[in-house]
Amino acid sequence: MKKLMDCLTEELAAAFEKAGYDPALGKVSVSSRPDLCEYQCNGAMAGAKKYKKAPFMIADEVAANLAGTSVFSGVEVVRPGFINLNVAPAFLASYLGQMEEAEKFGVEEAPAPRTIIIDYGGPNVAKPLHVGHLRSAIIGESIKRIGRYMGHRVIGDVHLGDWGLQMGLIITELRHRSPELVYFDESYTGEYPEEAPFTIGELEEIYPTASAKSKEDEAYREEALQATHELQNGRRGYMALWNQIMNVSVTDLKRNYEKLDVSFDLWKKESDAQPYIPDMVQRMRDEGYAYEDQGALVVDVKEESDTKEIPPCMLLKSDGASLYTTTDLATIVERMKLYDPDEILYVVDKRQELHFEQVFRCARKTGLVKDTTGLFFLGFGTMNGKDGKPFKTREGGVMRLENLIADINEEMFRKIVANKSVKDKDAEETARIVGLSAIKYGDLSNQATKDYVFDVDRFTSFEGNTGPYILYTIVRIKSILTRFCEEGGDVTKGEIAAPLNKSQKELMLQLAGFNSMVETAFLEKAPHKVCAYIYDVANAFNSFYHETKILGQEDEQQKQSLIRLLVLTRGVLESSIDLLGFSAPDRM
RNA sequence: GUGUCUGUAGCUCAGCUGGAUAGAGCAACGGCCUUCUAAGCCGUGGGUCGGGGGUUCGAAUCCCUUCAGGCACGCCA
Repeated sequence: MKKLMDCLTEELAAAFEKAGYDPALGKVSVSSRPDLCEYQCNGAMAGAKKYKKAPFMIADEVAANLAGTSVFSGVEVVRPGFINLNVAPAFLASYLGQMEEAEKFGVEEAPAPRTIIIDYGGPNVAKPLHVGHLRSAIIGESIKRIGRYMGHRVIGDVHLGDWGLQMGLIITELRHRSPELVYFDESYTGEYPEEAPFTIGELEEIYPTASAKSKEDEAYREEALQATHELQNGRRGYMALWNQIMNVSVTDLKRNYEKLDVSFDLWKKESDAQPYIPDMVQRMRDEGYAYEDQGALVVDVKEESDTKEIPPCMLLKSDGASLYTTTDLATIVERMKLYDPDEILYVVDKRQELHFEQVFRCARKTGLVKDTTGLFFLGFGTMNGKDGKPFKTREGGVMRLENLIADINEEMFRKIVANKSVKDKDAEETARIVGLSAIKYGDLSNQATKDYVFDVDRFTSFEGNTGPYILYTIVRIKSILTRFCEEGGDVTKGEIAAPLNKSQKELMLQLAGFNSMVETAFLEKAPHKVCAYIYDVANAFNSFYHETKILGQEDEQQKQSLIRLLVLTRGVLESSIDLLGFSAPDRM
């Protein structure tokens, strides 16, 4: 369905052309002066130089050509050469009517759907999810949903970190603790036990301990490196142990992502890419891309346009072991082979930008991807505490994601119970839903690339630009519709009529912008634009709600029209929050 | 050091493909509930858009410069 803005622009473009000017000047935008008009066109000023004519003269001619239009109810030329526009109420009503009929409220699916792999999550096995994993999960999930809404084939991959030194560290620490385990007996040829020799809790303690030791004890670190190498070479006992670590860890990770309503299509991991490494490296050698430098095998990725020195991409360390760059490249090989994506998008901490720049260049240079394959990096900023420094627990430790969620839910529960509008048995579930909206909306309403302050009090507040406020608005709408139905009303009857008042028109204009917003949010990979839109719609609705009697409306046809408008508003809002990855309760 | 990002109201943030008087929320202050959820609505006060140049009819937005802060810069991931 054509975007409202495009409908308006077409009118203006035709008017410019009819007056003998470039139709491209007819671009319409939302008014920067809502007190004066709803939309504006600045084309007359832009064209003044080209046509050597005063802007207001051009504007006058254009305005004259719009005299008979049914699209606008007001066209006014102001001072330097602004063309101020108001949309005709009847036109707006019919536009919303089409929106109701259309699939996805008028969002047009991509004519040529693309296969897009989104790499988000990136947790390491054996390590609990902490606040650092929150952004990737939330942002990636949202972009996945927006992409799908646009009709693309989006594949979410968690891309577990299961293959680096961390595994060697865990194995080493386990060996120190329980050297008698069969996993460490190289002469053992039998089956390994089914049950893991540790719990998730123990695993989570083992890794940090080992990591700390390796930083102080050189011999310990050597041992871990050796274990990593042996694991990578397929030592039986280590492989078995690795399998155990994976099972225990993945079960726990899935449970935690579920709490966030974040789901992945693929639970691929770094180790899956390992089989692709030897051939890939060999080919890079054979084709002359890779060469030895200071004992390591590297590929140059410098480009002439660089403003700084880009270090070469390292494939193999001087000891012959692969490293994360190698794995990321091999993962690209694997993805191309298995899924042949048109795009791969990495939603990763922005501090890794240089690394991915190197990987992308190397992949392109050595032909791992097609010329047309898009490789994109969406780097997100750090989640800080109120003090502006990286978010920590009160004690100064790393905040586990699980605890953060629990804290928020508890706070939400307290507020909901205090408000007493929900029966106690529902309060817990409602707290969970509202709490999730607080976390996700709080995060997503900021630009992804920037650092932001995670303020529990602010995010869980029901006032202002917060998730709970949005949900409250939706709940209000639902509540009216429920009552309407209880009174025997039929929400499918009637049609949206021209607005009764200004606040209703404002709401209608906001709703009409849905398709345009989704398109922009996808194009710019910008969930915060969805948030801004939702907030505008919610505000518009609340103003409208305040001054318009709905159920008390005497004119039956008008009442039915308002009900239709509410249904549409609810639909648009619920679709929008779904794009962000959360939902609304029925009551709160 | 090099590169890169950021700097907008007391606080947290939008706006950045140049347009009219720079917007929200929180905090402060003042109104509005016998009426569809007041977790709401309406209003008031609060800004040399870090500083300085430049381009332009017009700059928070583009260019240069400068200050302050974050981050990254080959054998960890």
